[in-house]
Amino acid sequence: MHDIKEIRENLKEFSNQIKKRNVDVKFDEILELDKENRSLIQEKEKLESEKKSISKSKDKSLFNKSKELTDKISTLQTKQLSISQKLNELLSSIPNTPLSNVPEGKDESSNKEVEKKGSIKESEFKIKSHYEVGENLNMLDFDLAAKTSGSRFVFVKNKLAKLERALSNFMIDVHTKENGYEEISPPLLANFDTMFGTGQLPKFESDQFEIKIDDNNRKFLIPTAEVILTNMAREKTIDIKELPSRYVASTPCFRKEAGSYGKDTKGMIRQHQFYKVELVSLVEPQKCEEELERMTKCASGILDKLKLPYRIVELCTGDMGFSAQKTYDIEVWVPSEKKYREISSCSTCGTFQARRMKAKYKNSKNEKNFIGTLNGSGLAIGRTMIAIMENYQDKDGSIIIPDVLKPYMDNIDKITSN
RNA sequence: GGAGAGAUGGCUGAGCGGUUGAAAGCACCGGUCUUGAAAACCGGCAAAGGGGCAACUCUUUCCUGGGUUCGAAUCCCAGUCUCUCCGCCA
Repeated sequence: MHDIKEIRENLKEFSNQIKKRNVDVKFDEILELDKENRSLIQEKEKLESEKKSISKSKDKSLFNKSKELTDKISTLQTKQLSISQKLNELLSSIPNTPLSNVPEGKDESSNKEVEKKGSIKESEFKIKSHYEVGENLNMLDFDLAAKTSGSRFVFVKNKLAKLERALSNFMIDVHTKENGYEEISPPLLANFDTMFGTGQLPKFESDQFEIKIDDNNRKFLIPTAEVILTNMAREKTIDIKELPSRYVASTPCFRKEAGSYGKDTKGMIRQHQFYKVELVSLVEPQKCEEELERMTKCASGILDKLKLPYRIVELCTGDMGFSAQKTYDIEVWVPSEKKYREISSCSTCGTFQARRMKAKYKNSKNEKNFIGTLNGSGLAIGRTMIAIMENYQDKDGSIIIPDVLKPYMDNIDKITSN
């Protein structure tokens, strides 16, 4: 959420920044509504002030006048409210402005690779896709999931199910013990305000699964733990001593994936439900970029430990998510596709989400300011499984267990079909 | 599911129709004292929005939404959430 004052005062600069994001914003309409809104407020306040003084005077002869004022005020109020609502709708659909050092571009073709790590091994046999391997092992069952639930779901069975759990535990252990994150087991349903706070609503409602409790009680399945973890700070003033706050949670995530029909239909890449370990940091706003570097390291560190080849990509202005100011994607090597696929996305949102959530902190001078919020996957479990099933694939179709996971897998070396 | 109690500033907590934007305490900030710190003492300290170059000023806000009244934190109605007791239950 942006400050209307800033837009009003620095329109040119602001609209230039927004333009970089490849979106069209009706600034004329916004300014017009803002003007109208303010003039209605002035009119209303004048009458309110008059009414107040009558009531203070306790002069009975003026009481009738005061009644009339009440009516006039309520008419003005209704009008003003509807205008400010419209204004807010427009404002809340404007994405965050990119930081000045973010590469400009329309789409992913302008993203910038900033780091490449791990070696891609030439295999002496043909690497099978993760779903072939999984189905051959009888440990991934897409058909069964289609029957019980529909498309884009999967049954993970046996040792692969254990691997999924192992990954979750391994990642949480690293983030809590080595990276200073606090483990949280959060609710998986979020209300409207919470979804608004991180920017999923109102603009991206069609991506969300909604649980209808009754007509005025809407809940949503979280699309990522970012939503619920970041909102821990909602409508709060945090003591500066508590910053930075760093949280990690491993949760299922639910996404409709509307608009991605025909994309990644095969396998586990794009599911309606998947596990993800999520990192969230709450920091002083000026420390956002520093924290983003740190967070990206924490996330990519997992891939280092798993010895999986990856690269880090800095997203360009046109490819970033709605709330982000700057984003690094971490992409893991997927041998069967012979390309890198996103396994983590780390973003700083600056004060954009904090404004929507009214999340503040008090600095050492006793001034209240909006906090900075960051989120990143550390990592997506399903996609990490894919990476392991392919990069650690043996020629007989078994899967070698990465060393760091062995303690979490009863010290077995391999997942085989028997 | 049944019966009660409650929701007030960063926190605790008073107020229960008319300078109450709200006592008090804690926290926090500034100062005095001190070699430094602590303690003590003095002072400051809600938010959002509008107008003004500014000093400043106006409006709104005591969970949310309605209502009563010239006037509501205070009274009435509805809702949300929290707590206690009983029942049920993973």
